[in-house]
Amino acid sequence: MTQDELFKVLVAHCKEYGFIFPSSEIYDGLAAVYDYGQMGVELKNNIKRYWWEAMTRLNENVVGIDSCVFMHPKVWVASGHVAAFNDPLIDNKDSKKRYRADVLIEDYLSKIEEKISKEVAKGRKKFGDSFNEEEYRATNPNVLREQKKYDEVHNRYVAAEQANDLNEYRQIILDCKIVCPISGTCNWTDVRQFNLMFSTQISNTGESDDRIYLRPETAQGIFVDYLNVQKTGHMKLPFGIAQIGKAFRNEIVARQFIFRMREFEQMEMEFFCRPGTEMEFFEKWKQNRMKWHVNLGMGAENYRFHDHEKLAHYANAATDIEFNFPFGFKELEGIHSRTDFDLSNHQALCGKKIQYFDPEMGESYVPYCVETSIGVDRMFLAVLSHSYTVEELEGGDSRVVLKIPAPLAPVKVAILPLVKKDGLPELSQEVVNEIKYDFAYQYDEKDSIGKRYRRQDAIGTPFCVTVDNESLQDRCVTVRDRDTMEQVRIPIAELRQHIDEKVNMRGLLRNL
RNA sequence: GCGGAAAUAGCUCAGUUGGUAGAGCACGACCUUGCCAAGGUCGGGGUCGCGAGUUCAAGUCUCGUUUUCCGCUCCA
Repeated sequence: MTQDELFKVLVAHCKEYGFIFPSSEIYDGLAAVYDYGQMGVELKNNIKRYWWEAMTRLNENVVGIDSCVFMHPKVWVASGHVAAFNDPLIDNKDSKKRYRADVLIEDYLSKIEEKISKEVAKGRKKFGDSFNEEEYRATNPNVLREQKKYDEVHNRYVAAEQANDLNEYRQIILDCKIVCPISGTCNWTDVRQFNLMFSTQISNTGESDDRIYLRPETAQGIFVDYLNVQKTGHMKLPFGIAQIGKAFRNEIVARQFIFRMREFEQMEMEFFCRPGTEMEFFEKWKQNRMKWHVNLGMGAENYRFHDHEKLAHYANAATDIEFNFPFGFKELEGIHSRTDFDLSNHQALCGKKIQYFDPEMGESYVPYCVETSIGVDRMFLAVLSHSYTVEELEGGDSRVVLKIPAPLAPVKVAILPLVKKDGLPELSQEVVNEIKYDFAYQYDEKDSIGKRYRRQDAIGTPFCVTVDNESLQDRCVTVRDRDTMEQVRIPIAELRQHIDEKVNMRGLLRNL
């Protein structure tokens, strides 16, 4: 099976076994929106729990919050999202290539600048020491002509940018005969604006613009609550604030199943520290986060760091943890050193002092910040795509088994009476009562035992417990292991402990 | 958003030059078997993605539209 086929089969498997459904499927679905089904929600919750407990319980100085999707509109001005999440885009109809209209014009302008510099360089060569650049620029006809052209376009461009006039962008491109570098033609579509933030409005505010955004990241909720947490929690630097929550981005193209969705869930932690110490913590969290991943046992070779060379405007260091998805190594988690960009901007815009008094330094400052940010849905996809296994069995048979790390498995144990009579269902019910307060379980008495094993394999249940006629006498049951298919006979009284050893999250956390 | 391909039962798919819709698996009931998906009998389920058009007649031809997949593009 190729990786591409594997991906398709995985998507089908997700739907068939209740992990993930297309949203609103009875109405033909909604692009790039998916729902988690009865199995999916369990797996997803377990992933979130593993992260939450690793963050907030294993790190004394990390606490959690849960902030709202709705936030004051100024939050997104301070964060830079209002300015940076608006790209005017234009397509060339011949090459089918898409460009940012503003970048096309800017490239054009810098080409003119280049021409002018070349002319000036010519003059410098010609006149040597007696060269007066200012005078040359003011008199040379070639320079004057180019400069005039530059000024005209530049003025129009700036005006269009300020007025947010998309038609004017296009007109500039047409007037300047800016062509597509691929097709070489000037056959452009209209300029369209894609705001990556969704917006809605809050009624009855009395404001003329009552528009508010759905958050495109959860991090800002942490920054705006920083002061409250620091003060009420008596937090001393360095410390971190963790949060799990939904975020929304109106992606131009949202594809690859749940890898890029319009509504998605993030697990973010912002770690605040003294300026100058951020690289130390950046390194620390890089290692910490990688350990969290590898600890799941899905193979260290399937993860790698990808350091950013080109940094976002707020960062002074950034790396991704990439996972080997069926469609290649792709970003799973980002670790960014965000400096004091966010807190400083909020401080400037809200007018309140967001600072920390450092008793050792004897001064106040805006803390620096290291962020770890992982997509829950991507993590889900990583676990699922790695777990999906097709095994050849003796006799030419095969089975599909999800080898999900046991503590994350949606169902921990299945209780299966060998036959649906002779009091076995009744005894099975006793077994259910024995374990149901500790583990997610399924009871199944339909079809042959082999079929039921396969069904449990397909959803990744680590243990199947069968109750047979002997059980009525010796009060023992057979426990079958998902991965090895081996069976052991144990007393019902010891069942809970036997299962617990392998499936509890405690063990996973203890290894960190 | 552009280009290409696809859409028929819960799933995988047949369906001829246009002539009233099929299989396997799955599902429900009963019987049978009982440790790795395969027994028997009976049964339920589809306005063929949606909307127009051509035609005596459209799953099939034409146009539009929605969704999905692939490529481009974008990705804080």
